[in-house]
Parts: sequence; structure tokens; C-alpha cells
Amino acid sequence: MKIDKDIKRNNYEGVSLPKTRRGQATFDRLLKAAEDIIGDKGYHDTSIYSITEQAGVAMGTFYLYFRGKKDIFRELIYHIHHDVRKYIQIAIKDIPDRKEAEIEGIKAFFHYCLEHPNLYALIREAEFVDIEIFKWYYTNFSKGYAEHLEDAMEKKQIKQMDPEALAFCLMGISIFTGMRWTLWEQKLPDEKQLETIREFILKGLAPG
Amino acid sequence: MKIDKDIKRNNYEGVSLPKTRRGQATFDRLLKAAEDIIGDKGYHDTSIYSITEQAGVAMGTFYLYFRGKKDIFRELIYHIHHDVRKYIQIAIKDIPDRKEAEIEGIKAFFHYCLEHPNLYALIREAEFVDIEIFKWYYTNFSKGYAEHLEDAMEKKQIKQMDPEALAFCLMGISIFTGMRWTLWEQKLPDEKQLETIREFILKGLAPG
Amino acid sequence: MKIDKDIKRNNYEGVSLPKTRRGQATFDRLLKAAEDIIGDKGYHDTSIYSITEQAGVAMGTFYLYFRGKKDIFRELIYHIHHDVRKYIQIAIKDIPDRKEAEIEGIKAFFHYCLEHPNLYALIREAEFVDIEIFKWYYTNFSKGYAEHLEDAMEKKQIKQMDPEALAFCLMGISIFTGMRWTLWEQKLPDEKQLETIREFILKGLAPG
Amino acid sequence: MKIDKDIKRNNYEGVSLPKTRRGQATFDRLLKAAEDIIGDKGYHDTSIYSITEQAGVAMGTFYLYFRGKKDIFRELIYHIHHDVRKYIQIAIKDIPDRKEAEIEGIKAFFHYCLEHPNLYALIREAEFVDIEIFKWYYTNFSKGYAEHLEDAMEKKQIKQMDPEALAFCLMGISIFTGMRWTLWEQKLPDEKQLETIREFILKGLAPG
DNA sequence: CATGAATGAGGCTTCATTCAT
DNA sequence: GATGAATGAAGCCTCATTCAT
Repeated sequence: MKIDKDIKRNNYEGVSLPKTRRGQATFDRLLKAAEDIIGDKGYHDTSIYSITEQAGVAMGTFYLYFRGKKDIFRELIYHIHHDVRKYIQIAIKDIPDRKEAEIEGIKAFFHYCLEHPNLYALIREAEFVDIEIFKWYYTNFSKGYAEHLEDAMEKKQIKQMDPEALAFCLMGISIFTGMRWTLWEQKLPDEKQLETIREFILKGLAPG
Repeated sequence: MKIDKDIKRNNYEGVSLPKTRRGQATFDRLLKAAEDIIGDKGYHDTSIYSITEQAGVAMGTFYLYFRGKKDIFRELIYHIHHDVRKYIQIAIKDIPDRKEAEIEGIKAFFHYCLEHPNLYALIREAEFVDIEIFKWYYTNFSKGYAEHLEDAMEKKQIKQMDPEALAFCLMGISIFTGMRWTLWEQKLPDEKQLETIREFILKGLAPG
Repeated sequence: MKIDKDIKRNNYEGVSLPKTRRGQATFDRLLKAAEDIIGDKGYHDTSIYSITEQAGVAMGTFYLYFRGKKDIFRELIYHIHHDVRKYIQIAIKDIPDRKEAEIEGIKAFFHYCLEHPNLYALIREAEFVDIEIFKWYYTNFSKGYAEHLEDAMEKKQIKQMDPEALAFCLMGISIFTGMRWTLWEQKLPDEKQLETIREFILKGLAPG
Repeated sequence: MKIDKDIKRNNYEGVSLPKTRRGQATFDRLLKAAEDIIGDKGYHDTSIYSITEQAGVAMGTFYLYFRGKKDIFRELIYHIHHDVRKYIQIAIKDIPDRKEAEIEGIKAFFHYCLEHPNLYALIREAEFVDIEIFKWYYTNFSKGYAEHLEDAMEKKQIKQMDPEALAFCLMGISIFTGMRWTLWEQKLPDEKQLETIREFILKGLAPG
């Protein structure tokens, strides 16, 4: 898995970055409050007032930095995107074998989901808040994924297949399984289940 | 894949079934209108008024049959659940080989998604509207799936593995891939992509 | 205290009396239901639907007998009026001394209030539902009261004073005290308190 | 009669006090409008919209200061409570004789009722809007009253009796009589009637 | 006599956003 | 940069009453 060097961030589209240190602190508090509350109650049940209250600022302040409610949500998605990628990258950076890296990447993803129970849910919720950011997220993510798979195909570590379709298969497994164990039980799949997932993927990818 | 013979329907929780023919017609019109509009604009952007308007009844009539917006949404999910299962069941009922049936079931699911572009999205949206119905849906669905897989394992058609984990892997692939091609391009994965999915799954399931 | 021989009841003003035995039963059930529910929750928090439901009839049936919500309320007031008077009359009918009869009448009234905790409250509520019926009730009641007092004045049993003002003083004491012990503690004033009330009234009324 | 020096006001239960001068002005206008309209049409026939309209603010503004209609009503009751007590206190502050003070207190109360025809009715209506505030009102009022009577009993100005029962007798007379002449005729009882009330009370209270 | 579906005005409440300070 | 009062449209829901059967 690969991390975008730079997530394109347009400073003037819905979000106005602060210019002073004090402003930066306010901005950060707003974002943190949004993460907490939207993460907890979802986008639609979160009012901007509750965000500013939690952040300890006045209502008007919100609009100094964000054009509206959707914009802070989008900002949140960018942050999660960045976080997840970094988290996974760190987990797999020393694994030379590609197939093994895939498996470990998925496990890392599970861990992320469990550590931030409602954060990753926001990615899924994005489909119903701002479809464009949702598509951006998965397009972006899958591209990185697909490149990796192509690499591995060239090196004959995995079978030659359509990289995008394959990427979505693997993402589907991770995301859906991750959701299942996060929402239902808030724990990892047990050993036997992990082994099943691992085996299914490894055999599915195996060359020949 | 297996279809519940009967979806348990609790008549007295949030939904009041009509007692006369006239009432039944009204009820049906409301449900159809909800399907159209919620399907089109999503749960949160749909007002109850717009549903009644489309159904050609007065606002108050809505509340004769549903306690609130969530209740008609839940009713909709029950219907979709039933529809999807029936659709898939019909598609695979004559396929004797289990692995082949899985593949065809997934293809049928893709077709369903494409034919009802925004209906299946409601299932995903349910996570953010009524988490219980969302969990009910996938718990229910996965049970049927897992039973089938167990069958196939006993018959050595597929490898012995954890059936639930495997069911969620396969569902993850279908649902995520289904979403991808529905949302991005409104068409099926192309031949090469379908072949990739097929091969990945078949190899992943293969015994030995 | 005296009871109107006949409470004027206009059969065609808001209330349509039933003509058949079956109708009479329905009418009675409606009235009983209204007494229960309005007594319990007050006029404004009672819906006609809840009355018909409790009475076991359909909504439309209500309008066969009552023009609207106010009309059944008014009917209730008539009934309570009649009840209260009868109750008191029975309690004092064998007491020859007028002053003693007043005291016993008040005690009987307290008992009525305690036995029908929320029925007498409806009389007070009438001020805010239908001021005319409210005024009717107390005008009527006070007239009977005043006549009695005049009688007693002629017989020199009590001092010569303005009968109406006196009637309202005595009613004020009964009603306000009755309300106090009903609402706060749901029991009678204790011995010492009763004795205070008794003494205060007797001395106040005493001739000379 | 005695006036609370300070009416306990809980700032954080249903009422949010404004923080700026501008806010205070708005708050006051809302309260004044509520007094006018609820006083005029009663609690149940007053819509929040009509209050805001009269106050010249938008609907939403109401909810900046009051959680709901009940809360502004309660606020009103506090104000009336305060007003009435002050009004009576002023009227009797220079009267040394206790029995005479009682009589004058009641007359002052009559005047208050006539000057604010529908304000005191709100106190009675409170029984059907918010029973707790209603009980608070009379509990509070009667306590002051009873203390006064105890004083007078110690000084042998009036007979030794149960102070609470006596207080409710006197309050019953004032309130019921006050209501009678306010509602029926909007004038004071005439000379003869006043004299009757006066005599009845004075004799009733007389020591010995 | 009785039913119960349908009406629709009316009221309540929330909340994203603006704006004067 | 920050405040917080004010807005008002938008949506929810109730319920007295009517009417076709």
C-alpha cells in the first residue's frame, strides 16, 4: 500500500486555513470536536452548535474556517484518509513479500477500525453526505492498491489479473469484514476466522 | 444462497396494517412513493410531506400507518431484503455446482444493483438511519449464506473453513464491487474484470 | 343546601340523546370513558380518539352523540354538578340545625373530593374550557346556598348579612380547602384542622 | 401578609437568561408579549408564534430563552407571584392591627384582581398547565400567611387555631370571592357585601 | 347505528447560516 | 479573531372533524 505524498488540499474551497497561531488552535479544536461528535452521533444528528459548544467557541467562529457543515465533514474525511494510509503503511513497511504484506495490511486495517470505532464509519457515511468525496476516497485508495498489485503481478508474486477488479475484491473483503467485527462485537475476528480470511485471499491471489 | 421462507414481520411496532381494502391501497401507495423518493434522494433529504404528496394523500394519512419516517424506511428494507433474495434465488436455482452457484449468485446480485440503482444503496444507508435494521439485514443474509457454504464444505466442494468469515468475505466482494460499478459507471464490470473476480473466488474456495 | 329539581338539559344543543337501548349503552360508555380520561389527563391532553378507543367504539360514533369535544365536557360538568349536590344533600338531610348542617355539608364535600380525586378538578378546569358552563355551575350552586342562608337568617340562626357574599365565603373555604387537601395529600384535613375550620365558620356565622 | 425577600429563581431550568443588553431587551419583550396574550386568551389558545409575533422577533428567538411554552408560563407565574405580594405588602404595611391588616390585605387583593383582570386567572389556570408550579405558588403564599397568623395568635389578637387551616380558609375566601367579582361583573363587591365579608372574617378570627 | 379512513390546518421545534458588535 | 443574538424556512406531528360505506 502506498500513501499519496500530498493529498491535494485546496485551501480556498470550503475551508479557510487559519493564519495565526491562535486561529490554528481554534481550527484544531473545531476539527477535533467535529471528529468526536460526528463520529459519535453521525453527520445528520450533529448540529454545528454542538460542535462549537464542544470546541468552546461561539457559533460564528465556525464560519470563519468552514463554509458549511459539509465542508468540515469533508475535511474530516481527508484526515481519516491520511491516517488510515499512514497506519497501514507503518504496519507493512518491512514486509518484503507482497502477498504477506496484503494480509498484514488487512490486519492493520482491522486494528485501525477497532481503535477508532466510529471514525471509519464516517467513510461509509460519506456516501450519503457527499458522494463526490466518497468516490474520491475509494478511487484514490484503490489506485494505490492497484499499483501495488500490478507490481506484484510483474514480479509473478501473484497471478496476472485485472488490477482494479482485484483491488476492489480485496478492499471489499477488508472493509466489509472490518465493519462486521467492529459493529457487531467490537473485537477482532478470532484466530480461526482470521485464518480463513488469510487462506481465502492467499489462494485467490496465488499465481498459476 | 437461500431465501427465508418467511420474513418475520411484526405488525405492531411502528407500522399499523390497514384493515380495509381502501386502506391497503393507500398503504401500498405510500410505500411505493417512499421507495421512489427515498431511493432517489436518500433518507435525510426526503420529507414525509413529499412522500404523501407523491402518494396523493394528506400528511396525516401517513401517520395512520407509520409512526414516523424511520418506520417506513424499515418497512422498505424488509421489502428490499425479500426482493434481493428472491431475485438471486431465481437466478441460481438450477445450478447444481455450488462454486458455480456462488459466482452466478454474485452476478445476479450485480444485475439487481444495476436494475434498481438506488434501492440497494438504501441497505447501506440503513447503517446511518437504523443500525438495528442494518445489522438484522446482514445477520440474516449471512446466515443463509453460511449455511450454504457449510453444505458445500461437507460435500467437499469447497475447502473446510470458518463459514461465517467466508460468507462475509464473499459478501464483501459482491457488495463492494457491486457498489463500485453501480455508483461510478452504472454498468457491469467488463469481461476481464468479471473473469478476475470469478477466478479469485474460485481459487480462494477451492478445496485442498 | 338544596338541589335543583331539574337541571335544564337541552337535548339538542351539542348533545343528541340516543333513541335506542343500544344507543344508550354507547352513549353511556362514551361518557364514562370521557370521565375517566379527562379526569385523569385533563381536557386539553385528552383526544377524542382516546375516548372512543376506551369506549370501544369508532371515531365517527362520537359525533353521533356530541357535536364536539366541548360538548361532552359540558355534559360531564352537568353530571358532576348533579352528583355533588346529591351527595351533600344525602349527608345533611337529617340535620335540623342550620349551622351544623353547613359544617356537615362541607365535610361531605371534602369526602366527595377525596373519593373522586380528579372529578371535582374538572369543575375548576371548566373556567379555562368553557367559561359559561363554569359560571353556570357556581351561579346555580351559590343560589341554592344563598337561599338556605336566608332561611337561617330569618330564623335568627345566623346573623343577618348579605346572603350571596356569605355563600361565596363559605364556598371559597370549602372549595379551596378541599382542593388543598386533595391535591397535596389526598387525605382529609386532620382533626385539629377540621376543628379550626369548624370554629372559624361557626363564629363567623354566629348571630349577634 | 409577608413578601419573600427573594423569589428563588433557577436560571438553568427551562429558561436561559440572556447575556447581553440586547438579549435582555428581547427576553423582556417576549415575557411582556406572553403576559398580554396568555393573559388574554389563556395558555392553551396561545401559540408560541403569536407571542413572538407580538414581541416582534422570529420564532426561533423564543427558543433561545425558553425551552417551551410551559417555561415561559412558569416564568410568568413567578412574576405574578412577586407582583401580588408586593402589591398587598404596600397596601398593609402601615396597619398595626393584625385583624384589620387581614381585611385590608384582602381588599388590596381584590383591587389587584380588578386591575389585572386576567393575570390572576393564570394562577388558577396553572393547576391545569403545571401542577408543580401551582402547588409551589400556594404553598409559598400560605406559608407567609400562616406565619403572620401565628404571630397574631401569640399576641392574642386572634384566637389560637391551626395556622395552616386558617390561612387556607382566608385564602379561600379571598381567592374565590375575588374570582367571583372579577369574572362575573368586573367590579368590587358592593359596600354591603364587603361588610359581610369583613364581619364574617373578624368574628371568625376573634379571640375567646 | 356504526365504522374507520382521510383530511389539513395548526402548532411545535430545530438548526444552518447571517450579521452587528 | 471572536462573539452570540437573531433569523426563518423547513420539517415533524397531532387531532378535531368529515364522509363514504
